[in-house]
Amino acid sequence: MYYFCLVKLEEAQQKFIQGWGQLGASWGINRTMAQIQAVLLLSPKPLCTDEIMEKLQISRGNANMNVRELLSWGVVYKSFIKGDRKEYYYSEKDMWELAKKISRERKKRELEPLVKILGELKTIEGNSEEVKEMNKVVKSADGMAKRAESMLDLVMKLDESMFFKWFKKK
Amino acid sequence: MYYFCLVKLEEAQQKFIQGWGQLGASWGINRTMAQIQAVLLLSPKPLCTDEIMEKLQISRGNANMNVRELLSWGVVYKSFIKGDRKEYYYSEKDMWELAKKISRERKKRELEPLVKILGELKTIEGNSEEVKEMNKVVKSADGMAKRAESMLDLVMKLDESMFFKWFKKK
DNA sequence: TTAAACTTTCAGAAATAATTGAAAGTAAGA
DNA sequence: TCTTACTTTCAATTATTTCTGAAAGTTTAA
Repeated sequence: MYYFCLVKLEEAQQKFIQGWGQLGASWGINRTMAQIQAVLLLSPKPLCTDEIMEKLQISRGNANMNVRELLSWGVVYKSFIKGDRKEYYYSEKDMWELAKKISRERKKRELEPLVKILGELKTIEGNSEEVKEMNKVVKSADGMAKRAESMLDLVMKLDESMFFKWFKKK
Repeated sequence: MYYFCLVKLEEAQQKFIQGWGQLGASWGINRTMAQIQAVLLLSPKPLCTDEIMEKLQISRGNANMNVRELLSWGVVYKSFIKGDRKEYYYSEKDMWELAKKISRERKKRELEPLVKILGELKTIEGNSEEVKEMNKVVKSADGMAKRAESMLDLVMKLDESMFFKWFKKK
């Protein structure tokens, strides 16, 4: 019976890790990076590089690179254990916090560059249909992007509980 | 002077197409697909496959495949011109409509599979730390995903004007 | 029918992204 | 200082995704 439960857990963990990785991959996040995050989410205690390598069967370089990326996104933290020189890593476990951090990071890395370009494009001179269309599209894309940005900013400022309250009313 | 404006337009279009393609690429959408969408957004009239191939310097197969994908996302439409056998394509130009359609499609394609997995994982039996952690994570991920889904549903049901109204107040 | 005009498919080629692993870098403690 | 235990880097390799173009498929009209 004990053995049975162990197998079940392993299986479930594996499913979760794969699913999370797949989600990441289809959103343009390195699959391994998402999988490491999943492994850390599932671990009750911080893990070191070797444990991550072992869990996911990946190389040291790969593990290191992706852990570093997760740290830079602010969704994984370092932890030290007394009398041990290794670095241990653990994940942000609050899903709301996680969602906020990921949104913030992606906005910064991907939305802002487009807004910058749109800003540079401002208004082209001319009377052709194409110029008119260009100006129209740039203007409305810019509006949309800015709106999306502001919405993100706003939602991120809301506390989870506030969000709940607002949301329940609807 | 006329020439100068033409150059400016070409340049601006190119910048927009590249930026839009980049945004798509970093969000896990085929870069060419996003670029075709950009070309159609900028065009005051529907374009045929050959015109798209020409604009982006891509092969027929590539153009066809990606136009098809855009059609399946519902963000590009077909158009026919009398006395012409070619199919012409034009983009949804309402950015709000575009955002809604893309969100809906992505939700269906990527968020739902994870929710399905999370549902299957429901509650694992056992008392170890790992089992507890697993159950906690699955539960909160499921809650988050469902909340994101509902939020999307809600926002999509709101009319743009309503959204504006709500948003201005904040 | 047949032919011309156009669209779709798909195996192989090309481009891009991710991964490895060994060597170089760093820092703590003896 | 030197050694050891660990982390980081990066050129080369491998895997994945995207693209091409020619052939096959489809539709229209004479």
